[in-house]
Amino acid sequence: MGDLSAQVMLEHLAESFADNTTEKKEIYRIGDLAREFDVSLRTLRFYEDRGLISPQRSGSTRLYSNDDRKRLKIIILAKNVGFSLIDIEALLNIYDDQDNDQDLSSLTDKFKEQLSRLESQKEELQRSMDELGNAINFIESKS
Amino acid sequence: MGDLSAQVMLEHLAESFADNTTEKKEIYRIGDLAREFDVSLRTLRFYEDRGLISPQRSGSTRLYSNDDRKRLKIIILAKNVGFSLIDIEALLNIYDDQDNDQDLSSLTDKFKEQLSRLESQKEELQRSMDELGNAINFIESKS
DNA sequence: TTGCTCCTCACGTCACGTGAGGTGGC
DNA sequence: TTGCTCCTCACGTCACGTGAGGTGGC
Repeated sequence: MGDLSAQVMLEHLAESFADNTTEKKEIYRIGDLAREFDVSLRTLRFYEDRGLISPQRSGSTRLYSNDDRKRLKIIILAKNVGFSLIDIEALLNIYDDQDNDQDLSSLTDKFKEQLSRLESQKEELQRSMDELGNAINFIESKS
Repeated sequence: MGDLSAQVMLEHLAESFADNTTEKKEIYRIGDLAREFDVSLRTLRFYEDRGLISPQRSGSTRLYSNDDRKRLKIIILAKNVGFSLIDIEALLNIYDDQDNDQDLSSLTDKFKEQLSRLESQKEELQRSMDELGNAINFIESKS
């Protein structure tokens, strides 16, 4: 029907992408999220360094809210389809931007661009595989 | 017919891989080879740092022989099918090892291992592409 | 003198990995 | 006291990119 916001859209995509086996809590520690999304503690700290996510602190210990977890889900989705952290920053800016009508189309654009990058990579990979296959066949024909 | 040595084999593969449009010389400078193989000067110097190739010097200027050029051809072939520099070092050890009967089979093994690595990468890539494709379709169905 | 090609440091990039050394609550 | 989980530096990795500053022969 009507248009959805980029925010709702990204959350939906991240939700249907990640398997939701983990119990819901109000507050997560870094180890909880690292386990759920199968990344290292270092990775989560690095994303914070890069300004992608900013959990609360209790003393020095990071405390992630449910919103932080949603945000991380989007980050992980984007990472898994090959976006760079710079790209992910841009996606999160769209996510955070509440009232820009252009958001949804710029979101589709970014996804399409990424898809075409992956297509190029796949062609490159295929060329390498063909080359290797030929080499293997040649060696085996001679031995 | 009879077995070929790993050395002859690698040279043949590198030869049929690279297009041989460049005129033959006795001695090449770094810029000649960089142009021929479409890599940067830095790349060739880096390969030397890593011990993959060791051209002569005239003063400080590098002078590559025809053997150096053959060697580089093998390096570039291996690089283009995705071997790491560590792997390439191992391939060059086989290339340099004159009289080991196991060479040819260990060569095939390395090629097959690399092919299976590329196959895994391709599956990963395909999963990412599917995910992106689904996302794009979903967004477009809602807008 | 001007261009061109070559040279050697040496820091930067990308997304983290990997210790070292230490803290806090059960 | 022992474990577990958390923390902050800070250097390492991979394959080079990118200047800075300088040399050598036409």
